[in-house]
Amino acid sequence: MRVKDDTKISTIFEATVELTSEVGLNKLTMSSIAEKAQLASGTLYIYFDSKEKLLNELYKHLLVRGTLSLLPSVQHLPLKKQFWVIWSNVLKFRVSNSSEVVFMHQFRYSSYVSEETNELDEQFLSYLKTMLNKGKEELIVKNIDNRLMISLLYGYANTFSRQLVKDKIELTDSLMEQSFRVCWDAIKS
Amino acid sequence: MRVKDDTKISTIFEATVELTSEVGLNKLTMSSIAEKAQLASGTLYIYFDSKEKLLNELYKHLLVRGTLSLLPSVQHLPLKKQFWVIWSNVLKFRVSNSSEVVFMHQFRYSSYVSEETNELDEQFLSYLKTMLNKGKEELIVKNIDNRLMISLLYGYANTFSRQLVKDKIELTDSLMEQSFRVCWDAIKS
Amino acid sequence: MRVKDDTKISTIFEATVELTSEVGLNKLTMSSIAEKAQLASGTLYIYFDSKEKLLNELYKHLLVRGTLSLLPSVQHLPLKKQFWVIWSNVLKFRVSNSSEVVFMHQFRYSSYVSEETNELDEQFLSYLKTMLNKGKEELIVKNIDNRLMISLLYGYANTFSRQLVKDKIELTDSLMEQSFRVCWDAIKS
Amino acid sequence: MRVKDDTKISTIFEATVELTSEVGLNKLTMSSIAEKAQLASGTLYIYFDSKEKLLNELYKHLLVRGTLSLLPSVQHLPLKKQFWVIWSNVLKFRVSNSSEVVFMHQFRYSSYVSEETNELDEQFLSYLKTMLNKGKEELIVKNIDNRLMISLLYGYANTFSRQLVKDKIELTDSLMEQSFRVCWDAIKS
DNA sequence: GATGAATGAGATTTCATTCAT
DNA sequence: GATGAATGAAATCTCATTCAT
Repeated sequence: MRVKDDTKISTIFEATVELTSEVGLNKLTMSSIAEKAQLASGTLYIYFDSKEKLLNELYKHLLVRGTLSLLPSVQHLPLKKQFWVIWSNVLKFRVSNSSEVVFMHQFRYSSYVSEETNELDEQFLSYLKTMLNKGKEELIVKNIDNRLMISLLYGYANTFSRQLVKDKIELTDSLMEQSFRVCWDAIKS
Repeated sequence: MRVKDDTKISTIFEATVELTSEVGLNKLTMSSIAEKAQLASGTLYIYFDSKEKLLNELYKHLLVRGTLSLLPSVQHLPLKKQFWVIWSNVLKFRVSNSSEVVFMHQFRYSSYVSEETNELDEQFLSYLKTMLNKGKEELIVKNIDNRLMISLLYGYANTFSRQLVKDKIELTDSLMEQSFRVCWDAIKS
Repeated sequence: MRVKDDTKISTIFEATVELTSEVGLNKLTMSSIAEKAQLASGTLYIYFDSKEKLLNELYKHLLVRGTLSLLPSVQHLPLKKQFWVIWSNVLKFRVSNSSEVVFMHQFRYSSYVSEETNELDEQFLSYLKTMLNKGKEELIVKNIDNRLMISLLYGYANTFSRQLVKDKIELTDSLMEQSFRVCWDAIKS
Repeated sequence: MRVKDDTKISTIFEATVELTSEVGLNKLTMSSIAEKAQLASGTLYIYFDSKEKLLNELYKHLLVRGTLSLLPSVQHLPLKKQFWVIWSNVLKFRVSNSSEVVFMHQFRYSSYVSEETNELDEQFLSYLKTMLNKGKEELIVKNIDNRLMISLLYGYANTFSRQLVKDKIELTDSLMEQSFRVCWDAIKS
């Protein structure tokens, strides 16, 4: 399995993402994915062992592309700057990849999620924790339970970007700054 | 004649909620609900026309019980106090009804949601908007786009309560206060 | 069973007949009959052992009322006159009881028909045969296989009356006479 | 790739026809059709969207095969000859395809019949009307309402062929001629 | 007798997966 | 590898019948 035709995998991923945002994760069938990707349904099984595998692979792919890939490039920056870069990039990614985000959200809370996927999810959180801890040391972040602040950042980004997409609001620089100020006010010391 | 039993609807609702938090909204079948509620599968259809109807009714029921029913009792309070009461109650409700919250979350982003249910959802948001506007007038709330602050409050409450449940953390008074301070800092002027 | 409340049986019969002509014999459910008759579904089972019994009883009832009850009163008449009286009465009955005829027709060729009902059906045919035989003796009826002529009379009456009802044509005296002439021409010697 | 097999539709049609004549249109289930046709039940839905579609397609198929396909070849013949050819062929078809006729009859008066099927049914009737009109012009057919004569021809053919099958009577040339004479006497001028 | 809620077998239909070509 | 017809388990839903009241 795999390394057969990377284009085909992309096609399948795109079809899955589009369909999910159109009809929802329930009602998403392998046949409909195949049809949208202009493939035979059997072909899906050449690239993925099962529906569950396909969805998990897709989720991981999106997670890496939209979030994890961001981290290496910001590690050298000062802390508040790091938050800002991550915040603005996550927001931008989410708004310009809204179908992907719909998929990720619906998938994240479905029972398709495998143990392995769950673990991957922790990586980003763990990075945030490290950042918050450093912030506490530098006395610029509130000295309170990390989980609390992470929930705020995570939930806010999620909900806000979803709303932008739902109401078709353009993500201006001003909106990005305003929204960042709000969450910085929340966690700053 | 056997009398149509009001507790039966509760039994069905409870079974549905429990099952969803156990196996997820996909994999939730009418037969499994019937079995868990110790009813014949046909009986479900006496009380609800279809699976979709059942789920929507349940969601509405939970929404009213967990959020909307709260609003009348706080309207006379000063604004920050209102926020506090709502915040603490929503958190308490969500933590002590974690299965219900799992259901609500999974249902909310499924394609089972009917138009009517969607509208009900707006009621709470609309109340929050009114509160924020009053806060702006009183100069105690930031004069920025409501949607931004609502996303923060909404997303935070969602994510934080989910995390508490997931990690089995007890919701102490101190945790409630800390979490409130964070979000108040975010929106206060 | 029975002799409990004859009004109730009539009500059930009427409801069944109306419903069948509205929605067809398939799609006819015991609950819908009960609803139309403004009874509880359980009540149907006080008067009839099963759906099959109900339908067979109704068919027999209609057969006697619409056809068999006619025969005694014509036996003394001359042959052609007998044919005419039967023809005109059958036609009149069928046109003014079109729902009943729809029921009879759909039921007749369904697999609900019991052995006993089948036998009752033969009674009318057997009377017709006797008439045709007498006609042959009197040399006014073609000397050919009875089954052939019976099919013609039977099928014609059936189809013609159905068409009158379907196209909402009034059954005038002239139409009755014309139609009789046609079938008399067919069988007359 | 397994190739979509044209004979499969025939197999399904045959199974449906046989089953209907065995157990009746009510009691006819998709599973039983599948079993008789030695297919998985899901396979039926590859060829037909629903039970209703299957039955309508089958009816149309039989109608064309048994009646409509006959018409082109007789158009050049003199009128009485046309009647004769149609009569004898319809009779022969119906007797040697008795199961098909049972299906057609039960289906025709069920509520499965779609609007489209209804229209197809009119084609044959409309051809008969044209023939009768020509017959009137040539002064060889009674100058009376067509519907009356059509009912006779149609109802007679139906009923007579059903009786032949039911009583297992062989359709001899003599029987065919006798039966034709009867109906010709009915409509001739 | 009358009611109608409850039952559960069974109907139609869907869909992840397999497999012959 | 690619195809899509075929599979059949399982889902949703229906309905004749029963039975507690």
